[in-house]
Amino acid sequence: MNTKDRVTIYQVAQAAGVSLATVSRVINKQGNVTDATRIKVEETIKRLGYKPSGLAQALATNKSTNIGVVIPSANYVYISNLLNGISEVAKKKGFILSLFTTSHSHEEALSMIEKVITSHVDGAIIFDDELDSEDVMKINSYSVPTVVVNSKLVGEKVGCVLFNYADVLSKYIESYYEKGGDKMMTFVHVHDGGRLLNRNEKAFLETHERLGKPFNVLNCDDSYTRTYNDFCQYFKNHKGEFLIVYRDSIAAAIENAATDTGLRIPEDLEVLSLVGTKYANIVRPTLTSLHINMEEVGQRAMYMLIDLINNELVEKSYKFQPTLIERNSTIKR
Amino acid sequence: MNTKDRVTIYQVAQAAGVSLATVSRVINKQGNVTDATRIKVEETIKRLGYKPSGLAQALATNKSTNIGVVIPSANYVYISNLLNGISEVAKKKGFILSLFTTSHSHEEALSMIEKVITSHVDGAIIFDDELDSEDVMKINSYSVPTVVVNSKLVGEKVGCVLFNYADVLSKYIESYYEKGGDKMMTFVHVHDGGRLLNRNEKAFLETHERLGKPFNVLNCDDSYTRTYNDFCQYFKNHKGEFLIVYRDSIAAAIENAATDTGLRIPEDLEVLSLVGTKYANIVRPTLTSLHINMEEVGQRAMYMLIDLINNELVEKSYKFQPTLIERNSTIKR
DNA sequence: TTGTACGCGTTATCAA
DNA sequence: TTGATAACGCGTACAA
Repeated sequence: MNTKDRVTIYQVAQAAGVSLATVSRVINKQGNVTDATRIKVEETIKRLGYKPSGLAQALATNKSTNIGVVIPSANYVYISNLLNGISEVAKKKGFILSLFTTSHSHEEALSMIEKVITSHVDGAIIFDDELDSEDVMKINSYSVPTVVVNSKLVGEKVGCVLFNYADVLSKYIESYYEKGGDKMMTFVHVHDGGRLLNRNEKAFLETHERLGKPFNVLNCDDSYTRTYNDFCQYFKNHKGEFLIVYRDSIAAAIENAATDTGLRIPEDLEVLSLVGTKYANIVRPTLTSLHINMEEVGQRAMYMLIDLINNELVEKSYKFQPTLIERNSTIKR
Repeated sequence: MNTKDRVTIYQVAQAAGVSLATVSRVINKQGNVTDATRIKVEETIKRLGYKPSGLAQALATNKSTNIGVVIPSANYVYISNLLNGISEVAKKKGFILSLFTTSHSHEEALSMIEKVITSHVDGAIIFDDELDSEDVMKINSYSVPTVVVNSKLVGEKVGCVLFNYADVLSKYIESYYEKGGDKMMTFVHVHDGGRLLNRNEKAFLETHERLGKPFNVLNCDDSYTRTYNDFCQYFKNHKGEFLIVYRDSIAAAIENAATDTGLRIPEDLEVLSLVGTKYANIVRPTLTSLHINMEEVGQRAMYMLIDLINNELVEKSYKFQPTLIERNSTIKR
């Protein structure tokens, strides 16, 4: 329908009085072209406003310069940070990102995998808790190089970037008790929080069982307002706890609920946010949190993917270490 | 290099003992195929794990089912909200998003436009302050249907989504003085804040000049920490102002600086955030802000683009009205 | 209902 | 240094 306008390489060739092969050479700067004809061709390209079709190029070269990115659509800051990191080095290296967003549904995530395959991308970065190893290997069986974020998985064309939250959390808990921490630790569980949360919860449970310390687990909603309201009720008859919370905005909801109920932080209540972002520093009291620079993670994943595409990736697994940033929501011990 | 693995339509045809045209018909569910052969073909497709190449399909049909999205790479919440809105309806309607992120550079933005053109997308959504009408029309001269966000521009294949911040701000300022607001209003200017900020600033200035009221303009950095530090200094000898600030996190920096310097909000200082997000409700005191649901904006833009692609868009311009949400950073009058 | 043959816009391999 | 010409993987009139 709207093909009429597109200038093709053939039309350029005709207008310049050369063959399309020559035009192709000029476009790809392959040399083997007289300066005279090169200039002539370049001039007509500019005159006709010719732009090569990436589609046709991709089909002919079997390289699309496209990278598929599979991420949850949730509006979390750390996800858009990750995306920006990926995007930054993709741009620098001449790749374009194709976005495949998923919601909380295994089925949908699978259909996204299918789309990634048909999309003919040169590689893929996957960060989605709905997908397990088997699903990822499926995309890999179509020989599209893949880097998985937050899932231990390596293979011929697969690399992964991991987070070491669980270890860091365990050590933190140990040192908390060693240094005389006396509040009851409570893990705030978010429904459908994903693998990262689950691993943290597991570490929390195991550490406490190992140390023989009492603990508690609470459930909360993945919504600021509901969590705020729930905890306003909760704090009417709870005090002296140490809450471990998944994300900043949930931690902030809890902090606000506590403050508005008259609790003092950190004296009456301590809060630790597991996945800290810049908002940990903005909310009041500022949040003690574990922190990983997700932009860096994105960059690393993209660099690894490029290496994987070029068959140059040696370390197929990279582990990011969160740093504990102590702020005002916990007591310095 | 890695073409060896890809199963093509031809191999399916051969394995199923039919022509590739028949396979094509089955894929595209065009009918005109016996149930028997259809089943046979579908079975071999599954057996061989065949996935059609989107590239080849796009080239043959001149439809890529790809939408180019040009947005700044800045990690602002409202941008990722916009992207999610776009993504949501894109997914629903069977389009894939190609991401073209820009930084603060006209040159780079232009090169992204070029990439969008060569990318052979079916349409584009552009939200980037670096690009002016001329630049956008360039993409349009390649007959790529385009929806521009935050820039008044319509044409044969161009629609736009606009924000009415300036009007709402003017009215707010007027009513502020009418109702006896007596603090000096100060506009906090962010360097390189973009068109939306500039339009707000212009409205601020014009309204004050029209009303003959004194006012002030401050400059600040687009960084939480620096803004926080700067205003900690500033508040040592400034009091009783009404600050109008572009984004939540800058407003939060100012609020925190004020609070930490001993100012009371809203008694000693009032703050209005122009582009409010969910964080307006999380920071303390909660921020009075103008609010537009950017996810809705993204959805609308995408719907408009689809209509544009199908030559069915009647209203080529749509204006979003921000709502004023009064919270605790201003005095209710 | 099925198959043949051509076109989509490139790149790449040969000859010339 | 150039120019035919065959791929690339698929859709689609047209013919059978």
